[in-house]
Order: sequence, then structure tokens, then C-alpha cells
Amino acid sequence: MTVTETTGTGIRVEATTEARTDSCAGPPRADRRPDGEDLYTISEVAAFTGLTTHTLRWYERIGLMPHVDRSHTGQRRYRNRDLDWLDLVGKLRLTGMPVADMVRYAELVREGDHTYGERFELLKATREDVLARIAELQDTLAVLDRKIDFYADAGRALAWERTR
Amino acid sequence: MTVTETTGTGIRVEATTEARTDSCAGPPRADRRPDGEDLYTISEVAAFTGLTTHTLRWYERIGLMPHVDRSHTGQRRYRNRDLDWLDLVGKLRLTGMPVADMVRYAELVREGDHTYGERFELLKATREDVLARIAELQDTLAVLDRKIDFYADAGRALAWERTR
DNA sequence: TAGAACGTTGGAGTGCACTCCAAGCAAGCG
DNA sequence: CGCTTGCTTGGAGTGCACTCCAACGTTCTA
Repeated sequence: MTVTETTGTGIRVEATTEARTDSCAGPPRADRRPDGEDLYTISEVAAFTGLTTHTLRWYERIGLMPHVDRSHTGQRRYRNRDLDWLDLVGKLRLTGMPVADMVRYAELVREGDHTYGERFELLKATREDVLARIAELQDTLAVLDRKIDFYADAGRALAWERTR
Repeated sequence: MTVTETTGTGIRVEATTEARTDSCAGPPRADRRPDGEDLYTISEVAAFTGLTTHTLRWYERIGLMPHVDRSHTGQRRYRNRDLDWLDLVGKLRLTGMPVADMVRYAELVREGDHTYGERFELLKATREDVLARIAELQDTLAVLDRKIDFYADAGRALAWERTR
């Protein structure tokens, strides 16, 4: 069985062999076409995601993209679920997660439902990393603010100096 | 003139040609010796900062360290102000600031008081970057939490399934 | 005073995440 | 049809931030 989330409305249980989806997307994005007529060329996807076509092909080569459909002539035709996946990858990339770890997650998704536990653990560990990063950045922000205040004061002192 | 901050007590204006300090440190750290007897070997500094000795020498080569004192035989002898600087560099590194930009900041510090304005602007821009990074991470955290909730629910659904 | 541990240098090497290239096939348009 | 633009591939190249090396000098401990 596959458990599939339907956006914001809880979960739905259905019988299918489709183990490819990550089963959990966000709200639909504005620039997309509705499911069913969602076939995007690689350059469209590049425009949506901000990645280059090079990077999109590279992601596929290293196993970070879960097999993209092809046209009858072999060109890539991305679908909405691929954009969802790339959104997630983009988010994870922002956390500083190494590509190898994202590939690991992609493998777990490909392997099917029995990896739910491992995915769960991986996400929880990532969550902790993100919290730690945020804390670090807030620490840095405090240092920065202290220095900024200092230079603002110094600027005023120098301006005062010039009036003498 | 040089404006020097004395920790937490506002600013002090003094006549000196010393333009080397960044003029703005935080509270003293625990593992340090008091000023005056603050001479650390490169490996001590490596232990304090978590950087390798390789990296410390490399920072110096590329102009990211503002000239470290040497013993009579030419070995590096770091001082508290160097540790302060490395603390700041460590913080800026966490923000994802490229080393080249940090070198630029180091150059401004070396160039003296007339770069205060530019330093101020650089720090403010960095501050904005950090705020943006924090916002991104909080966004990512929301996505992560949504997925974690999903997998937690899915785990419960599968457990329920197994009881049938 | 021996030996281990630590320090010095310039230059070369590493790992990551892209980024580009060449040569060729595919698609849309006047 | 010809032209331009876009897509395909494997493999090579790039930029960043270290990371290591060899060959040697210094400092510390027994």
C-alpha cells in the first residue's frame, strides 16, 4: 500500500504500486499547469526552479531526480510531481544538506513504503540541524548588530569630531 | 584618530596609529589567558577555534588574518585580538559569506579609520543576508515539519494496518 | 643530549557542487 | 527547405575552501 497526502486535508490510503512519489507536497505553485496537462521541458523547469539545465541533468545522473518521463524522441518531460520534488530539494539544499544525503533520501523514496521509518528519522535529524543553524545565525546576528551599533556610534563620533 | 570599543562600556576615543584592531570584540572567552600574557601557538589556536593549522596558515596567506606576531625564531604567536578576529570570521563563515568578502572586510580594517563607512555598509548588508537566510530556514522548517507530521501519521496508519 | 612532538614554507592535491563542451538530433517558423 | 533555437550525451573543466606534502627547523621532556 501507499499512503498519499492530499494537500492540507490529512491522509488518504489507497492501493497502488506507485512508490515514486514522496507523498507530501505543499500547495500548488502559480506557474504550473494543472495535473494531467503538466508536461514541462527542461528549460521551463530551469526557469521555475532557478537551476540550470546542466544542473537538472546532473541531478538525474547522480540519482537525485526520481526518473523523469521522456517524449517519444527522448526529450525530458517534467511533471508537477517533479517540480514538487525539486522544491523539496531546493529547501534541503538551503539547509546545507550535502547532495549525497539528498540522494540517500531519494533512494529511500524509490525503495518504497518500508523506508518510511528511515525517512522519518532522516527528516527529524535534518530538522534538528536546521534549528541549530537558525540558532547559530541568530547568534551571528547579535554579533553583527553589536558591531553595527559600534560603527554607527563611531560614525557619529567622527562627525562630531569634524565640527570642531 | 582611532575609535576603540571597550567591551560593553561604550566607546573610547584615543590618539594612536594602531589601525589593526577591528575595534569591536565580544565578552572574553573562558579558555583564554589575560591580555599581556596572551601568546598562543598555532595548534592552541586550532584547538580553540576548531580550524586546522593548515587553515590558519592559509587564512594568513590569503590576507584574511591581519598579520600574526612571530617568536624570535619565526613561529607564529597568536594573541587575544587574533582569537577575537577568528571568532568573527567564524561567525561570518556561518552566514555563508564567501572568503573573498571576508578578505575585503579585513582589508578595510587594515586600511584604517577612513573605511568605517564602508565597513558599516558591509555589515548592514551582511545583516540583511543573515535575516534572509533565517527566513529561508524557517520556511524550510515549516516544510520539514509538514513532512514529519505526514510520516508520523503514515507510521500510525501502517501500525494500524498491521493490527488487522 | 636524544628523541618526540611541534613548527615552517611553497606548491600541489582533494572534494564538492556544479558548469561547460562538442557533436549531433529535434522542433517550430516563414 | 533552411534557419534558429532547443535538447541529447559522456566527459572534461571550474571555483571554492580547504587539505596535504616534503623537507626541514624548533621546542619540550626524560
